Amino acid sequence: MDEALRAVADPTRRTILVLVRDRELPAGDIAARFPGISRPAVSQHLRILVTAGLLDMRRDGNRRLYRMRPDGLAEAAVFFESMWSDPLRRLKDAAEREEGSS
Amino acid sequence: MDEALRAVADPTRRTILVLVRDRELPAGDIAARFPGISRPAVSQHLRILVTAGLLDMRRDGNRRLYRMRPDGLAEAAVFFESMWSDPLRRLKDAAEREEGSS
DNA sequence: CTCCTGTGTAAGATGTTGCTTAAATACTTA
DNA sequence: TAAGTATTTAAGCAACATCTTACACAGGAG
Repeated sequence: MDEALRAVADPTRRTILVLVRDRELPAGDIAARFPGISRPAVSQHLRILVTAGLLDMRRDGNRRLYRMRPDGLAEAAVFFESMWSDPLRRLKDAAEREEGSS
Repeated sequence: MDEALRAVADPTRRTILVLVRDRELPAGDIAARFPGISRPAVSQHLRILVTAGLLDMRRDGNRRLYRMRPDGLAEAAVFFESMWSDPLRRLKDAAEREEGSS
């Protein structure tokens, strides 16, 4: 989860995620969306996203196709879910505190 | 949103957020939970969290009391929400693409 | 095999982060 | 006012992140 949150903290990487959210794209097409930065830079972002479990990669001949991996993001989203202080959540946390202190 | 996500990417800061999720705590009490790092280091984390809009601070005599500000996290959570590719979401995005390309 | 296209890797410059220690500030108490 | 407590600010440093350019590798086409 730590890795996924760090990956998502970068705006370039968030844009990449949106790009491949519901379709596969080759690395070149992705890089073309970022005129400001070089191809290798985008390639590095892609590696970080794959390592963090946020992207799936598949080779297709010459090219490498990337697509979002929703499960990866879900793990990171768990943190946010856990922060809403609804009553149910408080009960669960209280129970965990009991366990921890015994 | 960018700032909030960057703030949350750090594990120490996430722990701080959990600590003050549903109660106020003085800076000293917070720092005491991190035996590994110095008080100034924790103070810096607190500043970052306040700047990112994730924490509220209030002075009480000598001390400074911190508490989570749920709205701040909600803004960051918007990104995660927007990534689940449900049909409604796709419709909305398609509409936005139409607008953008016209 | 050779050339071209698509892509990743290596090495290095530069900026940012997270920590430390030392000093400063703000408030409380005697 | 002087001393003590709670906390932040300042300065400096080591580690890390992000970018660049140059190079290497893999696969398809001639």
